Amino acid sequence: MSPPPIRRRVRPKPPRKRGYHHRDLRQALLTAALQALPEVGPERLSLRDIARRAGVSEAAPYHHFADKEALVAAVAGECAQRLLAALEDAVTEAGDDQRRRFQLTGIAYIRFAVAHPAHFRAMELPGIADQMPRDVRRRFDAFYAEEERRLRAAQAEGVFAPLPFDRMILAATALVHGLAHLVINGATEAKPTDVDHALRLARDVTAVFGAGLLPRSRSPRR
Amino acid sequence: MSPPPIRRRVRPKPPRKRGYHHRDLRQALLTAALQALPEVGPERLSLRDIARRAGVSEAAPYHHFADKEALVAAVAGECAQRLLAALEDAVTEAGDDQRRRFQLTGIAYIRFAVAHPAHFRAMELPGIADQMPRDVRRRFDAFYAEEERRLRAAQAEGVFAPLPFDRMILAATALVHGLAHLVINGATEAKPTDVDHALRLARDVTAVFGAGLLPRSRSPRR
DNA sequence: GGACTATCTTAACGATGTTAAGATTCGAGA
DNA sequence: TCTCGAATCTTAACATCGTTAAGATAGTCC
Repeated sequence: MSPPPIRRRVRPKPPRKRGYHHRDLRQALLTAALQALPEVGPERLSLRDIARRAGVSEAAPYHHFADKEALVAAVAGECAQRLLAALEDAVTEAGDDQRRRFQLTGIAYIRFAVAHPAHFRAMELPGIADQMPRDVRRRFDAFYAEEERRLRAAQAEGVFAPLPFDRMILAATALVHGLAHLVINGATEAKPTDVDHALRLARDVTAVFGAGLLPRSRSPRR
Repeated sequence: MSPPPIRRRVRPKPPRKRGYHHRDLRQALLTAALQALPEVGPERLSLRDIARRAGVSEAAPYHHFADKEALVAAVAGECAQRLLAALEDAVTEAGDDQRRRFQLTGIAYIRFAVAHPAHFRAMELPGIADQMPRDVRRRFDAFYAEEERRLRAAQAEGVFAPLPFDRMILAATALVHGLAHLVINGATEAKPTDVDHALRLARDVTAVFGAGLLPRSRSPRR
């Protein structure tokens, strides 16, 4: 695949800084990994490379993480926190118009994926989602629970059509998740890095979907 | 990650069959890879393992593929052909009711992903989509072109609401692609391997979406 | 200050992708 | 049919990776 590109017989071996003890290697490894993540991509993350970036020997990480997967899971946890923060920003900015709030959440999800594709895909590495930190999972669940509560109430008030709730949510989640993937993988007309174009697509697509959620007895818009 | 699980100092080294020349190693490697694919997962595919399965030395594949990525791309091409065949079966079975045809295509996509998750994910390996065989791409494009033609015609006849066509297609693609991912990754209530449950979800979700595509002036169903 | 323990390094193992060099076989031209 | 170049395959090696064992270093607690 890529291990020996061209260069051979080279050993940079950067000099060890700071004394024998690092005092906070765990955090240093995480930040090094988060720095490496967008450079090499989530599937090409290397334990040894991360250790080198942190200026430490290749076996040092094992005193802070059980194995590479545990480190990557911690990285993915940080990514999830950032995604969650983006979603929380979106809903607070959106306010109480539940239709607008619903759409802006989806757009924020797509925006995060396009702006930080490596961080986004890191959360989907095989066998990683289950190992994410508990508190991140809890905060995520709490966020979803709150939004779900608001959506149910809005539907009860006639803001959304009386479709089966779970299916509606699943459809919206799938729509947004799928568009994020399509854009990132270059399967759309938009360049994978063109955030503005991606946001335009996100707005249009969520609008198409949202139109189907309007109650039948009302006018199509507003 | 996983390279040295427990077993150490073992070298099975299965005996070489057939003479020095294999006469059709390229195909043998492809079938070996396609057999290994569901067993180990697309990201854990190993060139050496594939060579071993084909009963050949570890360097032999390089006489038929430029590198591992080229082999994997060929495998992904075969996966794409199978997916295309599933979609073609779906549309021929669906007949000319364009609404039904549209939904059944999406369901077939999800069914393929859930029934063959490894094959499905193989097509999304980083940097693989661009290297797929030309003829597979052409056949895929032809399929999409034909379906798009029919959909446009149906929309002109009032079968679908007068939404912006490209956005509607993109939304549908994203919806189906996203649901496939959610189910495969275990992000839904369904077990990732429960094909029947997944199909139920697919039917419901595409129905929710399809309801939004109905023209406003008609009755909600039919 | 001395022992204990956490932390870090060095060195090694097996695995992987890849390449160079040599062995074997095929096939076309004499 | 013989021969010889090219295609095909093997062996051996290299660099890199994840991981572990054993030893060095440095904080901490009595």
